[in-house]
Amino acid sequence: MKFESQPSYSLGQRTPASREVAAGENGGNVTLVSQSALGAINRGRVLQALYDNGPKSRADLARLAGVNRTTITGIVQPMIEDQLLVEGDASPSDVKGGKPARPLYFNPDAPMLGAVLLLPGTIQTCLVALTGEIKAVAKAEFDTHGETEAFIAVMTETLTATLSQAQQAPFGIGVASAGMIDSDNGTILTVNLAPVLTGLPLVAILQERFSLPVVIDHHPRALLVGDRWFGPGRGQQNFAAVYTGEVLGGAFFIDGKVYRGLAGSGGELGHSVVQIDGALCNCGKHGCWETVAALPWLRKEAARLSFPHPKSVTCARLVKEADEGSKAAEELLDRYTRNVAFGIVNLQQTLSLNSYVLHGDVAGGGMKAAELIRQHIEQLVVKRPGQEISITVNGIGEGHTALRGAAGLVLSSHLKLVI
Amino acid sequence: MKFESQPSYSLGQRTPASREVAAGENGGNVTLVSQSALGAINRGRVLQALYDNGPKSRADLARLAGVNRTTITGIVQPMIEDQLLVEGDASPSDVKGGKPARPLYFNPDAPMLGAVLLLPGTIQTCLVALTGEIKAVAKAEFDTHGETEAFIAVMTETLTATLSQAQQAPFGIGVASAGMIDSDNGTILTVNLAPVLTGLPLVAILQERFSLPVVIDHHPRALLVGDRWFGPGRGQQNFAAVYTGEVLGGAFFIDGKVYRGLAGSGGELGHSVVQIDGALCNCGKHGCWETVAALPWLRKEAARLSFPHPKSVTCARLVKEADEGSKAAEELLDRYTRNVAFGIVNLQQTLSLNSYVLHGDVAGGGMKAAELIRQHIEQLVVKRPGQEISITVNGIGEGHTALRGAAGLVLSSHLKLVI
DNA sequence: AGCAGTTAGTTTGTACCTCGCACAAACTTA
DNA sequence: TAAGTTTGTGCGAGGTACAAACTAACTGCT
Repeated sequence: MKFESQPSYSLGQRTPASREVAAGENGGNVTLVSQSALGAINRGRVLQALYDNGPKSRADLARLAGVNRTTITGIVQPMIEDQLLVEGDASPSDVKGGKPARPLYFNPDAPMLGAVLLLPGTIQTCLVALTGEIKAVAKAEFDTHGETEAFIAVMTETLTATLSQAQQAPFGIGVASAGMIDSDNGTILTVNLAPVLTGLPLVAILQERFSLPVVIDHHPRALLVGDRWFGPGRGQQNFAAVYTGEVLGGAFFIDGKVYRGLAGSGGELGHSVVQIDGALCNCGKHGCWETVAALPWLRKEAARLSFPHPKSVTCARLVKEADEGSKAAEELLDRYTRNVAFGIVNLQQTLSLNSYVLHGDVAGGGMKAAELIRQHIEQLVVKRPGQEISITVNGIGEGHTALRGAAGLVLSSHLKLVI
Repeated sequence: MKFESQPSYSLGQRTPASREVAAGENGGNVTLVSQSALGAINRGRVLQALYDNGPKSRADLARLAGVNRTTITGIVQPMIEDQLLVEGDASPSDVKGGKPARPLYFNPDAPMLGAVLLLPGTIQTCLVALTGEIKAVAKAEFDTHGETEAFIAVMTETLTATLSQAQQAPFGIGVASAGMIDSDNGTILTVNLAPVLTGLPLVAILQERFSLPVVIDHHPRALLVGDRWFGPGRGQQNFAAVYTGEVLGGAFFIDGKVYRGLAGSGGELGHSVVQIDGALCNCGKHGCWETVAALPWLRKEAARLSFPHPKSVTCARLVKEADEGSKAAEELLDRYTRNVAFGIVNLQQTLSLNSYVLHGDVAGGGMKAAELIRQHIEQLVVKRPGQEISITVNGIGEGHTALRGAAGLVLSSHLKLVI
């Protein structure tokens, strides 16, 4: 029998710029699941279930995962021997009768996670325990326009100071960085305001110096992962993290996985268009969400409305002044939160994640700002039956959230959540 | 050792409407991969690789999937015995020397796929071969406001007429339907203009009558799946299908999987906001993308600009008139495609899928419309290095694309692509 | 013609994983 | 004290992927 080359019902035509995938190049990313990978995957999933749900007995885990009890035993036993997990005291069973369950959880003395937050001009490092506790924080500054070698020296020194305080080698090092990051290759593409970092293969460098697994991702995605492991996103399978401030950004957790997009892009929400031919944006386009929902807009409006010290207006300040009875603050807050809502509305219409965690300036406004945003979204979104939209803030602790996120990056890659 | 209930670094607070997942309910969807499931998964992936890449030898498949040749043999041998696959003639090896490869591909006499396209008032059914060929098309009409029983009778009759022409039992039946669909539960939620379908558990009904696997999904998602299996999306891991017409819709293929969102929602792009406080939309909100990029807008503009027969203006007609030298048509076409571009720009900023397949009215404009849209997008999107955006049209054959999509739904579920 | 070299596909044995069954341990209830 | 219930653990069965070794088939050089 002879086959024709490739039966083609691709009736459409492609524009010239289209990628040539028809030749079957892209088919290369078909991957089968190997036997050994399966073990690693299931081990990771058990750990994640344990992490998401808190201390649980083997039997509970088996029920949760829908597998045999013996399977769980086989998975957790080596981990107990490795001192990663510990068996708790028999808890009085909630059901009547039966042998009491022995809950399992992470060993408080288990290795910690190294975390680095890299912003233009400053490095922050710390250790994060699996409980989310932050220890051994160190800070340093670097010359944003200096020599690469100098930066690496500062980074190494700071990180060494932090890591040396760990009882035992940490699981790995997670780096959250501002700017454009190629997380697949572990390099920093560009960071505005810090040209010294351009093109830096930071993962390779740190991996070599510390002989530990190193992962890097950009700031919003670190916030997302931090939420997933240590914050309001814990245990959730679908949610988004939204950052507002001088710029706007976002990151998505979709179907139990961090969405990274092609080459680590995606989530550049700030430059989605909410006002065709609207105000000019820093990016050179018009009507980006960033032109109406970031701090510059808020401060310009505050100036126009003759607020005192408009340059220092924040969401937190507006909430405070509104609570103190300022009508003007209340109105501006309402407009601000409405503008923020539009971006989330578009996200909701597109992906229907239903759950959003706010960071940055708007998170400073706390529950009140979140509730205002939620109400605006409710009014702006086309509602589906049974759909509830949840808005959460995670703004307390500021940099700590990002540091936990960096640590979470290590967890995510360590547990091989991706299949 | 005693564990605290659940260490909580969820510093944030939740708005009242938030779902209570913190209790660990949601953790229930942790699933381990069982050994037997692994076999099914890998079998599905091999078939998909074969499908996406055309006839391939065992050795090629092994290389493509990065597994041992023996593994491939073990997987395909039973399929050859089942007559699903056939071995082709030894093709002269492209490299010098060595035993010539025996390409494998789907048996032309393999079972076909049943497909149903359900629109208000009309049912269309057909058989789709694995090559994409369409056979045994049948059509029928039904009373949109009539009795449920009457509709079921028409549906059964039409489908029976089609299925009876198959040589052997098809793999399953796929249904593409207008309206809101709960694909998880296989029921039609609501269809505008066809109240008779409201709440109909169509999957259960058809499954019982025909004793075959039945899947249902809504129209845009069927187009997406049709593109993935039989159209320009073949072999791609990330792309979106965008439908324009009286309404706008979209569906996404993300990381090799159809994105379904929670309860099958997601992709309701038509009501994302591109013009804050813009024109009133049918949905009751303002400034939806639908208000500037759907046919009603186009026709209103055509009327305003005194086009002849403005009610029958389509993208195809504009392209034709522009080609014939009409400046007015060219200008309106430019504005129309620019408006369409905005929605895709927002999608691109959000998910960075980089590849879009157009359906519906705008697809009628062919390459020219696609190229215009691509150019507008290029101008409106914040470009990342190395990023190329591809716009493809798949408008020829109209209903046939949707029917192939319905068939593709069966393939997708049959091959257990979801893990 | 003959032999080395190369590639495709198969056979055989091994390692790994999950599952079901049986059983001991530990606790409640009557 | 006896029966019932639940937890956690050995052990063998079944299924899957992999590595090594083998046969088959073709090319090219001598």
